Amino acid sequence: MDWKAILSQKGYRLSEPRKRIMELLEKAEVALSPQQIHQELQQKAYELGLVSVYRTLDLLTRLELVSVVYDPQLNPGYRLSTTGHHHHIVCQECHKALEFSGSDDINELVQRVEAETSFQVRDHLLQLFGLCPDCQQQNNKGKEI
Amino acid sequence: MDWKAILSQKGYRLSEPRKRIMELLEKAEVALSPQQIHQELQQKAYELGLVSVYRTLDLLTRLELVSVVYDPQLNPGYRLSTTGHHHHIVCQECHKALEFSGSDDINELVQRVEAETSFQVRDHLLQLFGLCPDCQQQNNKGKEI
DNA sequence: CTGCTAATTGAAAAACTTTTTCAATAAGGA
DNA sequence: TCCTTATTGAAAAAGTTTTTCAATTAGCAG
Repeated sequence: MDWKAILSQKGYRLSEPRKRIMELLEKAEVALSPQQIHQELQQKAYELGLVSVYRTLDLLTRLELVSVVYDPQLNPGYRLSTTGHHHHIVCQECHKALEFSGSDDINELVQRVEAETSFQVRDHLLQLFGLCPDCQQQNNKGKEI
Repeated sequence: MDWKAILSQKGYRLSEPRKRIMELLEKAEVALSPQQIHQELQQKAYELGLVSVYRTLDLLTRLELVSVVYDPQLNPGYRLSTTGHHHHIVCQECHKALEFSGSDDINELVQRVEAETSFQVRDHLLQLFGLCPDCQQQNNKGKEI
């Protein structure tokens, strides 16, 4: 089910602002801040109040159509999400953000921490940071010169 | 080496605001926001400008004496840190935050994601959320009645 | 112990971000 | 095509963080 169907099914309208923002997020490889979204739409000659950007992102996040991704300085941004539960790996240079699957992999960690701390774990926040293939190459070029 | 020695050694002064904030953080079991720190010091009859709270937290964070911990709503707060690299598990009810060791445990995950995505992983953001022992008990009491 | 100097703080303002409010607009069913 | 109500726009409020610069103070020198 695509996002338009999800919105409709839940009784939300397919308004122009929502279409524009989803369209933008679908093309973006990096997480975008509300301001960036506002500006990029402006550049495409679509004037949308910043307030509406906030409201729309809030809705899309609640519907889990987009997810919050932190940049290397830990500023939050918004990225289209495909799967339900997901984590991201973010490039420290170009901020490109990719989803990766597998919360399975931290099960072992979760169990150890539960045993150690007596906490009952119910959720987690996980992001990886590093260099994307393109930026690894850029860095090597610099060194060779 | 304790925090006073670290500050001195790096040429920073042991000012009253720094002492007060560290003292507060040393007693706190939850991560505190700048506003909370400001208010709690006020209640102890120590008037400290909010600006100074920000500045001090910034310094302490750079020195890795405190670390940023997100509450369940992902609002950032500050918590005293003991080890160098560390993660936290946070109670979704009372916000109690505990450090846990072991970035080793995500090595396997990191390697898999590196293989999958061709990113080179250099850092990560990891927090667990759940219920602390006390709040687990509180919840059970509720159910029994 | 006293004075000096640079680091640090305070206060005000600026810059930014996010939320609230309410009237105007527009999506989508009748 | 009309109506109803969700949605948006605009302004303002609320809240957070940063900047600036003069006043203060920690810690060293004497």
